[in-house]
Amino acid sequence: MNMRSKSAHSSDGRSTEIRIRDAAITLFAEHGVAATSVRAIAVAAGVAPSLVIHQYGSKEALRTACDTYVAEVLRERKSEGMRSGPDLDPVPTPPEAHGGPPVRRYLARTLIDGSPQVSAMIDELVDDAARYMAQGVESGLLKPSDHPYERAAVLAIWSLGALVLHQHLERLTGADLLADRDDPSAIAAYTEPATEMLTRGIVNERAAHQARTPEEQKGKQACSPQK
Amino acid sequence: MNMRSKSAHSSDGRSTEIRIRDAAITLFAEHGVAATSVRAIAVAAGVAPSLVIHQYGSKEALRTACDTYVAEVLRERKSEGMRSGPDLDPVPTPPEAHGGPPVRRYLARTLIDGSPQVSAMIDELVDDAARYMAQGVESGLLKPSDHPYERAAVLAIWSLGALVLHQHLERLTGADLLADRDDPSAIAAYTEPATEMLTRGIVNERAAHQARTPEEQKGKQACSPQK
DNA sequence: CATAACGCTAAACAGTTGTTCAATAAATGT
DNA sequence: ACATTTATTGAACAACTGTTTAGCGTTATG
Repeated sequence: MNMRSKSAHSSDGRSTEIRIRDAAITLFAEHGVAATSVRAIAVAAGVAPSLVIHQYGSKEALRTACDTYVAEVLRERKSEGMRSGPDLDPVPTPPEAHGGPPVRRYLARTLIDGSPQVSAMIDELVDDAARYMAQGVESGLLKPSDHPYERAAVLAIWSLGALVLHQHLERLTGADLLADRDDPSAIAAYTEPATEMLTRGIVNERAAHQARTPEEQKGKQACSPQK
Repeated sequence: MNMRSKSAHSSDGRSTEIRIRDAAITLFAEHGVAATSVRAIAVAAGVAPSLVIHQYGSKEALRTACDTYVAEVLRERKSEGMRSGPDLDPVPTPPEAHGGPPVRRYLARTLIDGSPQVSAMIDELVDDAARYMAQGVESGLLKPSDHPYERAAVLAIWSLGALVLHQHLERLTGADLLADRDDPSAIAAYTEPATEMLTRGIVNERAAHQARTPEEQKGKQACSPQK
């Protein structure tokens, strides 16, 4: 009669179907999709293995449901954060602090498996970033670029890549991008050199003409500094 | 009697043991470690599944051997490339062009699984990069940093992250970092905005004080532009 | 030539995988 | 109250997993 006429609920408020999906996201995020068995998901959700398949059709379908949900959550967070002005970091603010499944960790794990849902979400992320950066250029905050879209794409890839390699970044610098970010100084070891490079740059312009920039060493044609 | 008294060889010059390892690297790189079965490796190497285990002890040991080999190859390429002067790109030049197994692709796949061998290699990569960048600062080519080591680490993570996310980068920009790089213009869509950002920066210094930089929006304390 | 060692395989092992099926328990609609 | 769907389970399936064991054929050595 009410909105949740179907779906049994245990002591937890979430329905069984959602509990299974959240358990799957958690395990997929931790060990990867291939290394996670349906049975392990069932145990984590407190449910029979057969129910996992019965609810979602197959393990692959469950994975797709996880992808769709994660993309959806991050989209929401993104549009929430947009009110407080444009943000150069394309990955939305920490979601799991609110009690939900580890969405960021899931993204970090499954970015290389390349699902259509996650890929589409990344495309949107980059489009948004490109739009905001165009605004920034117009308002004089950002410098113009010879390749505005590609610049936004590379910047987004760098941010996402740092998220994917969070384990190495933490070992190297101590900054854990997947930690609950109530304390911003916890990732200062990442953000400080990052902002430093993106504002001041790393190459001295004056000396840039006598020595080639990194990738150009490998034989690229000249790259004019300004259009 | 001669150096290779043991080890049978097929029409291919490589010994069976090496053929197995190369097949494993190729399949691990393509589908990931967990999703690759010992039998699939055996078929690819033209060998019985039992031999794969017999030679390496276990699948995990084989994986370790792959990690060790890949780290070794990349170390060699790195020291080769060092003769032509320091390079800001920490990932050594294309190896599989020489006919060997897809080392770069393997690295891109297994960077998130975190083996001790690969992690150690990354640490060395960053140490090298930090050293070279310190040289660059001394020679006036590079700007000094408030956090020289962290800057090298973040730069390396960005490069490696772009490699890991090569599939998305290619979809977004058309630049395929895993393609055989005989033609440098194939990755120009990545290198051009990248060098642009790292030389000119993206934020206008003049306006940088009235509006916060990306990560600082989330509540970090002030970050002095120069020490 | 006999004997040992080696590279390699076929067959089988026990365990796990995703999935199916029939049956039970619970909730819903009438 | 009954009938009907729905939620959930336990057991079983066939296929696949990494690994083991015994033995083959070849090669080298005594």
